[in-house]
Formats: sequence, structure tokens, C-alpha cells
Amino acid sequence: MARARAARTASAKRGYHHGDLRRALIDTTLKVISEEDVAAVSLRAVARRAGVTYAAPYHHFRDKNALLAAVAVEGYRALRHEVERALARAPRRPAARLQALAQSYIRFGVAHPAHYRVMFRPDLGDPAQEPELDAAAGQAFHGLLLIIAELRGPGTGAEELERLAITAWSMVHGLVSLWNEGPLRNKTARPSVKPFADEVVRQLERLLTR
Amino acid sequence: MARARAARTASAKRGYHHGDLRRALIDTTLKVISEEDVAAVSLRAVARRAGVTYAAPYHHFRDKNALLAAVAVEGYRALRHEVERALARAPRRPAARLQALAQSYIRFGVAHPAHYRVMFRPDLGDPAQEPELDAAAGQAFHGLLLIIAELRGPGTGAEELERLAITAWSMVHGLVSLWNEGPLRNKTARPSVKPFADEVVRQLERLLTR
DNA sequence: CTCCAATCTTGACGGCGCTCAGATACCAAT
DNA sequence: ATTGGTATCTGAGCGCCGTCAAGATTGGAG
Repeated sequence: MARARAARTASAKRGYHHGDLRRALIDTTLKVISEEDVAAVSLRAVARRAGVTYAAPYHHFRDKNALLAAVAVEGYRALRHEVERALARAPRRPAARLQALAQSYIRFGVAHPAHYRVMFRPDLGDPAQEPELDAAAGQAFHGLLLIIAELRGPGTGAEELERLAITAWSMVHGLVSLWNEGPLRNKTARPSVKPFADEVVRQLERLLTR
Repeated sequence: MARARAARTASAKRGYHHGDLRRALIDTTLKVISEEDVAAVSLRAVARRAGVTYAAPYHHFRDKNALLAAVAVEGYRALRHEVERALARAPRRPAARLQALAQSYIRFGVAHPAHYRVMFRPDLGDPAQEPELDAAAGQAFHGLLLIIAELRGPGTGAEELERLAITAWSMVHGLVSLWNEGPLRNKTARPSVKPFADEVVRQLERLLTR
């Protein structure tokens, strides 16, 4: 029972039943996205590479968008994990914590462009169509709000906090987006985001100094 | 001759020859993008709505990407026009000019999400595959560089200028992108970008104060 | 051991991007 | 004014896609 299930899960596509096709489909999708492009993801190709026929995925995902949404949700989880790790090992100094937050965010976005692009629905369907995705994005923003509030200390209004958080998010997301989508890479001839990330972080610190 | 051509161009799809199908295809594409989504653009549907058969577009665009690239190029032109107009009527004060630049950029991006999304190649093919697009993006960045340099005055190194310009671009692009793609809209319950745009501009002004 | 529900397959439909051979209409040279 | 060349448009066709419905297969609960 548990043994057989575990074995099948490990060796994947053994018999008629796959074991954990849902997991395999998400992984394969990610692989396709990194190797080619998010636009190159076809349900049929993913199913093929996962060792099942084209209709099998429909027993695990409502449609293609649902698959991509699941990938995005996982991306948010990974991002959060990464950021929390960076914050955990950062010094307690507020400036250092902000720096760790921003740097880890940018690093994640640049290191995993495939995941990152899917997270920010390039062309996914309705907004709140995927509640899980919406929740994941909401958590991410809420976490950012908390950290900004912590860094700013008490005595900052909720509205101002929101404005600051959004400005901060815009800066890091903008940099990642511009870098990943090409406009920057082609125009700067610089091989690394590092200097730009540093500059963004430097400017970000001014957000805290009122 | 000239008369007949003008008449045909004006009334569009008259006879066997269309008159200016290229123009009509770009316009129709834009319409489809605004009404639905950039992912909903199909060469066949665009051709249908333009009153020709599905193979006709291939006499004006290499493939579907080329069509979208043409739309993107036009978007860059429109953006530049908008920004220049704002700069022309802005006071000479450096801070006011920066404010005009940022505000007009954000306004354009939020007012024309369809155009804006295509500009930043959501899933277009190779980067420099479309030289015109590349050139348009390059011009936009170069213009930004010039203005930052002008605002900052002499005595600023080229590298620092580049870092500042990229940081500024990241801020406005990040805000537009977050706002248009959804994450913000759903999480803030605020109906307008205005307060966030203002905050971004406010922070942007700190870029100049060394 | 039996039966049920979950899982996977097969077949089919319409739409897509793209190509190619042929029809049509404009332009210019005569 | 006729004619020939060229750009433009049509139509059939290929392989791929997303999605659905009906049937085969399987593992597990009773």
C-alpha cells in the first residue's frame, strides 16, 4: 500500500495509473518553460513528455490555465521561501533587513525567469479565476507590508505604508521584469544585474528615511 | 490614380486589393488586444475582421510575431509622442520636468495596457529578431538617459547615469506592470493609480538629489 | 472477492499558424 | 489602348493545438 505507492511515485510512469501525475505535470511544465518559453507550453507536449496521452491532464487540471496557475502558485511559494531564508540570516539592522529582502527578491526573479514570468500572468485568463494564485500573491504583498511596517517603526499610517510597499515592489519587480524581458540586457551591454540591483537597493533605503 | 488610391484607402476593403491592408491589420490587432487579450490575437481572426482571408497577412508580415512587433513599434512611437508633449508643456524646473516625464509615462502605460503589454514582449520570439522594435526600445531608453543627464547636470559619470536611468525606468515600469497585470488592483481595493504614481514620482525626485 | 470511483486512453471537433499553387488586379512600358 | 510583369489575395492542405465525450483499466473500500 504505502510501499507500492511510494515506489510508483518514485519511478513515475509505471503502469496504467501514473502515481502522481499532477506533480509530474507541474515539473514537466516548468522544464518546458525554462528550456523554451512560456508560450511554448502546450498541454499535449507536456502530457507527452510526462508519458501520458493528451487527455490525461484534464483529470488533474480544469484546463491549461489551471496548470499554469499551479506553476505560478509554486513560484510564489519558492519566492517566499527564498526571501524568508535571506531575512533569517540577515542582521537585525533595519537597513540590512531591507537589503536582504530586496536582494533576495531580485535574485530569485533573475535566477528563475520562467517561474517569475508565469507568476505575473503573462496572458492567463480571469484575475480571481484562480483563488489559490490570488491568495499566494496576496500573501506575498502582505508579507512585504509587514516588513516595511517593521522597518519603518510605529507611527506610520496604513495608507502611507501601502504606498511605500507598492513603490518598493514596483522597483524590484520593474528591475526584474525589464532585465528578464530583454529591453535592458540589449541596451546596457552589462552582463550582470548586480550593479543595477545594488543601485535599486540603495534608493530603496531612502524609502525608510522619512 | 492618386484619386482612386486615396478613395480606396479611405473606404478600405473595396475590391480584390485592399488598399492598405498592413495598416488595417495593425489597427485590427490593437482592437482585438484591447477588447480581449494579447493571447487572444490570432492571425486568422485578425484577417477575418479585416475582411480578407487568412493567408493575406503573410504578404505584409513575415509571421504572427512580426505583426505584434509592428504593433509594439507603434506603441513606442505613441509613448514617445506622449512624453515629449508632456515635457514640452512642463516648466523648466528640473524637478517639474522629471515629474512630467514619469507621470506621462505611467499615464500612458495605464491608459493603453494593450499597447504597453505588447511593447514588453510578453512572449515574442527572439530578441533582436525584430530590428525595428529593438531600435524603438533603444531610442526610448536613450531619451530617458538624456533627460536624467540634463536633470542631474554635469559631473555625473556615464555609469552612474546608466544606473540612475535604469532605476528610474524600473520604478515607473514596475508600477505600470504591477497595476496592469493585476496583482495590485486586487490587493489594494483602490480604484486609481494616482496615489501610487504620486508616491513613485516623489521617490523618483530623490534620484536627483545626490 | 466484488464493485466503485478515480484514472487513463481513444476518437473526434473546430481553430490555429504556416505554405504553396493559382487567380486577380494594379502599374508601367510600349 | 494593349500588354506584360508584379504585387496582392484566395483556396486547399498540413500538422499542431485545446477541449470534450465515451470507453477501457486499475487500485482500494467494503
